Amino acid sequence: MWDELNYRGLVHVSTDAGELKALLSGPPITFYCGFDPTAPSLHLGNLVQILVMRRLQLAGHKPLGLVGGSTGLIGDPRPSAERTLNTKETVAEWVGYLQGQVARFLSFEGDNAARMVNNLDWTAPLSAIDFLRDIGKYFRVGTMLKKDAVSARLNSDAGISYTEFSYQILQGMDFLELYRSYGCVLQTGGSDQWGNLTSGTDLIHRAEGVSVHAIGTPLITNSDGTKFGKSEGNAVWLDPALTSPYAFYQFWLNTDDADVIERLKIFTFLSRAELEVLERAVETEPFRREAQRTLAYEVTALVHGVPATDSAIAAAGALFGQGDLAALSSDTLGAAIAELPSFAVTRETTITDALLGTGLVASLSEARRAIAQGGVYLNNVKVADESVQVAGSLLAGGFAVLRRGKKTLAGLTAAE
RNA sequence: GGCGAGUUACCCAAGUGGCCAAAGGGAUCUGACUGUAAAUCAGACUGCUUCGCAUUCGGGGGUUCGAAUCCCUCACUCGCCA
Repeated sequence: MWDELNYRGLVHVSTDAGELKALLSGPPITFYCGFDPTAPSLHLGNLVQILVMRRLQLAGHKPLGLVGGSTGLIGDPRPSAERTLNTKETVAEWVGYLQGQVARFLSFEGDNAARMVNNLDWTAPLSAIDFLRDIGKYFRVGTMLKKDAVSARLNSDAGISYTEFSYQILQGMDFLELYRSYGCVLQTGGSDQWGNLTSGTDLIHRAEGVSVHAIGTPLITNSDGTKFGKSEGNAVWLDPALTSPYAFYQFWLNTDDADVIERLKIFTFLSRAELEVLERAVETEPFRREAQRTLAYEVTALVHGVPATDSAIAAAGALFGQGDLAALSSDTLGAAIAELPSFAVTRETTITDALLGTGLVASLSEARRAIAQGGVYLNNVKVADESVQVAGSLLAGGFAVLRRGKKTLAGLTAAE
């Protein structure tokens, strides 16, 4: 299992490699990974962690999925700036959403059934005095200041609040609590979390005199230097209400050749042999994008299920096909448009209104600019006049396809 | 608590009374080339009833014909001292 994680490039930093290798190939252990509710849904960065948990569970180990009801209230220090605190009600609501998302990837049956935990359960009852006496004594300020997350902020002109400075203690406490309650001996997380991971292993060492382990996965980056997990400048979410399965599939399909194999290793469960075949395909016939297609299919199916993935592919086929959109049946067209953001148009709706209504542009000015630049297409026909009404262009079933640029699509439907 | 420095568009960052809707870089968007790829080149990037008008340079108030630029005040951030 240890070798498998390394092959997939999932280990960036870790505690003693020899011990971890023995631990992971021995009898089942209990491990945990935490997710903080900073948004109503998890995103692709979190998916890496979820899949690591799934891999470890498939290898026989017992996962504890932690959603940070308390740490989410405090805020993990980001390198750039202080976080804005969310209300307790909001965080509590998000905890529920995240638990559901994490749970979908784990099995809650059998000998190594997963379990969901919330750190608010053991943090909330703790008084400030007990916290400072029982936990605070184990932490040295010098060590805490040296953590990357903290020192980066101290060196920036944003500074850091006492609240965020304390975050590492809370996360350390989680590991200790899970060690005591469930015998948890391994924590996984992003390598940017390394400081917080070791805060836990150090605490357990001091409090219990026991060595436990941590694995930090690499931060996923695009080879062209842009941020991974952003599409159209927006995050790619796991919640289908925030990122449709269609958009999700498209995101993966557009993966750079230089990144696709690495992505397959991290985000799919394909075997080594299958991966090698795809690697050759990228080299010899990249234009077929076989690796990208496989990646998009596998990940979308994993996250949204096979039926949703099939409709996303069918929709893409209909909308990107070279053929005439007018030749499609209203059923096919309607199903494809259902995957896109859409907008109901009336007789008076102009092309600029439609662009704004579908969210393809943020303002009327932007709509005009897009048209002037030749970047707007209605049913695959370039739009030149910003004042045309769109009702006349509706196809079978009262649908029309509005496109901005090469691949940003939206659907129009007839009102009433 | 005292003193000093700072707060400019998504991010970084110039600008210190009119030539500023505000240099430059990044990100983003569009076009060309392509494979719904990358790289490259070109254009765009506050809003609107778009040859013009309106609203921006932390908030509020003031000086001036005219302010991102000067003054007052409030908020926040950083640093030094206590």
